[in-house]
Formats: sequence, structure tokens, C-alpha cells
Amino acid sequence: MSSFEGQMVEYPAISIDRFDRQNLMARAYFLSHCHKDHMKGLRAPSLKRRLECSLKVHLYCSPVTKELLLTSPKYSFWEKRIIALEIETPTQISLIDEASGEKEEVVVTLLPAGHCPGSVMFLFQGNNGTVLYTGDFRLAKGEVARMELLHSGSRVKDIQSVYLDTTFCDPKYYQIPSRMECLNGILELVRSWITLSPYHVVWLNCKAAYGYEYLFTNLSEEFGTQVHVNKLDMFKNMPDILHHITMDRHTQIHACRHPRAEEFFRWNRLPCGIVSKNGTPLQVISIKPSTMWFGERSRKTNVIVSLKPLCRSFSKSTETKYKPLGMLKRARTTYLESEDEDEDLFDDSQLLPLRHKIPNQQSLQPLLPPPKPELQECPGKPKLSIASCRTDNVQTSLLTNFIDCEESNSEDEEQSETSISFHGDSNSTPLQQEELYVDTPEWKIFFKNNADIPDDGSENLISSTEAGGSQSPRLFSDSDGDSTHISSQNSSQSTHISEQESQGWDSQSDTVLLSSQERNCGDFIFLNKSGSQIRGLATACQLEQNISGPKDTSADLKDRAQDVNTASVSGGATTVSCEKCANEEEKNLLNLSTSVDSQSSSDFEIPSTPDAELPKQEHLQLLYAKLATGESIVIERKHSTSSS
DNA sequence: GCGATCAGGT
DNA sequence: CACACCTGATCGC
Repeated sequence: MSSFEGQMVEYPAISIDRFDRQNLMARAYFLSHCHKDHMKGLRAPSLKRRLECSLKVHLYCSPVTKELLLTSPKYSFWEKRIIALEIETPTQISLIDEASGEKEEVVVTLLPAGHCPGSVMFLFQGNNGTVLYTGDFRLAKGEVARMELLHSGSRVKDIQSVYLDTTFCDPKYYQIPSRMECLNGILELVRSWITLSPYHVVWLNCKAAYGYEYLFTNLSEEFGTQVHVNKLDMFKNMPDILHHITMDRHTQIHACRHPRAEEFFRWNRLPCGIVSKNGTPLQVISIKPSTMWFGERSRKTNVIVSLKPLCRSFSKSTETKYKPLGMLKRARTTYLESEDEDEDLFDDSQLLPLRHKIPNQQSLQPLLPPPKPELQECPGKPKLSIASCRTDNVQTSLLTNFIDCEESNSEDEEQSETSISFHGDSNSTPLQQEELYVDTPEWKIFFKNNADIPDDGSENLISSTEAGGSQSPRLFSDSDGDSTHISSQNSSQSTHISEQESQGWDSQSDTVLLSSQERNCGDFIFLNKSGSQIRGLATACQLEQNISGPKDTSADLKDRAQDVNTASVSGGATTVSCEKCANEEEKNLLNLSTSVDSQSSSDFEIPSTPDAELPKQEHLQLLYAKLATGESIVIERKHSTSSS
């Protein structure tokens, strides 16, 4: 849950992602994306009443967010009061106090956040300075550098405060694989499974409402198999997503939900309840996208810090255009519900990001180019200050360069994995097991392949809180080595497999972890401790995959001999843990002594990044101390040495 | 009955 | 415990 209270010190008349308490008096509301924890109070009776009395109050968000929000009848009362702002189109908004008539102008620019469909960051420019509210985001390496509206000339604008989520600004998350790595790993895992037979199915255990679309579309595209979901009306006007999902349960890839989905899975059943017609039991594995997974393992942390100027690099080409998912079907620049339902929805042209389109909303004044006053570039050295979110807090300004992490993909592979699978029917005694060198997914293989990602191809995450992935760039790589990044990045490449066994029908379990291998990060600044005010940029998604064995009723979660594969993909990086079901009995019989739980099982050594330098404890403490006191922190261009 | 909060879960 | 939810119990209106 975001700890941001909704208001920024510079523009307290605006409330973002919080709609309760003091936010009830805001002159304007902003919603960065449609995740519940950013919508607190949004449908409360108190706010609804406020709206009824204050006709000038509006909610600003991206067109896709508006679409998603209004799909739910619970928010339909907002319909006339939501103003969708085009991405990357500076727009002037008047903040009017209806009581006094006082008016304040602010220019807002929505920047794609890559967290989930419609997610954006808000860049505000006004008399109280330029501030950036990131919301949850996940950006690939180089994307920030390509955001023209964040720059003035070759430099990042003089942003005095950045409101960000620092959930993943923690050493324990130093190696979240890139979206592409995760995706590749998952693709191979899924391929290895669903090609075994029509009865081998995959269940994507998705927790959040949105953010997995990128994964769905890629799976669908790769295998020509639409993903089964419970509902898809929210995507009715987003052909690039709609085309890849279905409500038809007859598919081998599922992302359907059920309150007791996990129980179903333990029984080797899918949440939608579908079973094969001829009685052949389904073989279900689950893939759980999760970023947190990467921080759960108590592994040594390795954070690399390096400083880079905040200059854009023009030298490298930026051919890879940001390609958010969820492009709305609409006529011209106006956002409309649906118009041509079935035409050529997949024309490439529709997938291109809309840039600089002018919203034709009343009372809004898109500015092209943006107003000058606060758009000056920072003279001299680039700097970025980060302010805390609380209104009562003093902002902390960091006259530093960005936190820039780069990664380099090297390939070391790790050794082998051993996967042993046992086969047998559920009732068979252990002694009857036979080894199957089956086709159970072996992580190592999947993720290893990814190691081929070109150096530049790495996507790095900037942040974001979760697994959303849809907006992120497709599988492109960015190239630049010296682009500007706001946060840390990660990539991963090799796969590790811990051996385990599991079983079930034919189960086996193996744990594989996708670990990131190398990355070079630039100086990594931890902003978090200074209070949760600075919530920030880091997101990754994790995907867990469970290979469940068929049926056993007595299966106890803890006793499952599961294995886990971790791979990351989707909205963020995703870990995949594979588990297989095994009941206690089976487990004992199989003498699965080595397996513990998915967590531990996958807790193998993660190679540290070559050239990585760990911040020294003292160094970090110093930074924390400065952050806590609001003192400026200037990071010098030198690397800290590693240790720890 | 609804909302908010808390506890618990994945 | 972050994530992003979900369920259920309790309390207040």
C-alpha cells in the first residue's frame, strides 16, 4: 500500500492517488493507474458528495485508466468528471478554489510509467516549481532518457522534487531480472509444458487487477493460444490486449481467478474448473508473477553505484519506441468508446504510441511546447532533488546526479540443474516411482537462453511496484550505456536450479531461479529510509510457477514437495516458481529431504555482478543520515568498493 | 446494508 | 514485510 498521503508540498491543492481525508478538499484529482491501493477513497460516499457540490472538480488520468475505471459501475459516478489527458501532452489545468475563487495554474504532463495499462507518471510545472510524481513504474533502460518532456535540451529538467515509491530501492532487490529475461524464461517454460500434451496447462496466478497484459499478449502471440480470463470487458476498446485473451476455457493457458484458486491448484485443477472431456486429468503448473520474490531470498545484496550525469545521450539511437499496451480504439484524437468494432484491429499503426496529440477537452489547454517559466534546464551540473511526500515534511533535496544503474549482461552460466522427476500415480507407493526424465520444465534451460540478450538489450527497471508489465516496452532493448536513469536496474540471466523432487503424478520438481547475473549499477541511492515518503521507483514483477501434481487430496501446502522455479517476467520481473503437489505421504516416501519450501529451495547462490561494487556500510549510513535530515547529498563520481 | 478497519490469507 | 489484492469478523452508522 502506498504510503503517500495524496498531496505534494508544492501543490497541495492537488491530490494524487489518494482520495480520502484531507484529499476531500482537493481542487483537482489525479489517478496514476488503476490499482486499488492507489484508489483509496475514490468511490467513498464522502467524495461522491463533494463532487455533487463542487462542479469544477475533476479527476485527471490517462485515457486507458479512464476506460478501465469506468468499466466498473462502482465508479460510474465519475463519468462526467474524468478528464483523460493524452500522454506526453503538456496541458494547463486551472486549480480553482470554489469558495474563494482563487485560481492557480499548473501544467501537467503524463509520462508513460510502464506499470500496467494506462499507468502514468505526472510531471507538474507551475509557480511552485517542477515536480515529478512517479506513481508505480517500471521502465526499461533508456526510456527515461527518451522522454523528451522530461528534458530541456540535452538535460533533464530541473525537477525539484520527485515523489517516488522506494519499495524496491533496497539492496535485497538488487537483481530483479529484466522483463525480457523473464518473458523469455516463461515462454520457454510454457512451451516445454504445453507441448507435452493437450492436457498440460499453465495457470498464471495473477494477483493484481492489471499489469500482466504484456505477459498475456506475448504468450498468446508466441503460441497462438489466447489466455483464459474471467472477464475482458475492460479491454473491449483495447484491441492489442483483447485479441490475446478469451473467456473460452478451452485453452492451455489460463489466468482465470477464483477466491480459492490456490486450493484448486493444489488439487491440480484450474480456477475455472475446466476438466478434460475424456477423463484424462489435466497437468497444471502455475506461474506466479511476483517482484517481491526477488527480495525474499536472503541473499547477499550487491548494489552497484555509479554516477552518471543526467544528460541525454543523443549518440545512441532511440529506435525503440515505447510501445504501451492498451492503445484505445478511438476516432481521431478524441477518446470515444468504441467505434469500429471490427476492423483491422491489429494494424500496426494502432499500436504506435500516440504522441503529442491534443486532447480536446474543454477547459484544458494543451501546451505545445510547454511554458517556459519553469522549464529551464538546469545550468551547470544536472541535478535531481527528491522530496519526501508528506506535506509536513521538509523536502530533501539531493543535489546529485541520478541514480543510474546499468547492467551488463554477461553470461555466466551456472551449472546445472538437476531435475529429477518421479512418476507414478497418486496412489502408488514410492517404491514404484520411476524416473522420468520427463518433460518437466527445467528452469535453467529457459533462463539460460535469455542470456543471449545483447548488452544493450537489457531492459532495466526503474521501478514500479509490481508486476505490471503491460506498458512496458515490448521486447526491445535499449541501448544506451549512458542514458539517464532514475533508478536501479537489473537484469538477470542465468538460471539456477536447485534440485528437488516432487512428484505427483508424474511430477518432479525442480527449482530454478532466474538470477540476474550481472549488472552494473551506478550509484544506488536508497531513498527509502528517509521515511516512506519517498516512495519510489522500482518495480518488478515476479512470477511464480507451480507445477502441481495431480490430485492429492491430502496435500498439505507445507508438505508439498514443490519446487520452484523462479523466473521473472511480466509487469516487472517475474519469478516463477514451480511447484508440484505431493502429499505428505508421497513426500516422505520420496525422501524429499532437500526440499523445504519454495523459498528456501530456490535460495541458491546468486552470482554477483562482475564489477559490481557494494556500497559500504558506512557509506550507506551516511547517506541515510543525510536523507533523514534533509541534507543535500552529492554523490561523487567514484565507485564505492564492494564488501558485504 | 454499507463502509471502514483489522486480521488473516495467497 | 514490501506487492496487490481477497476474505471474513467486527464495529459504527
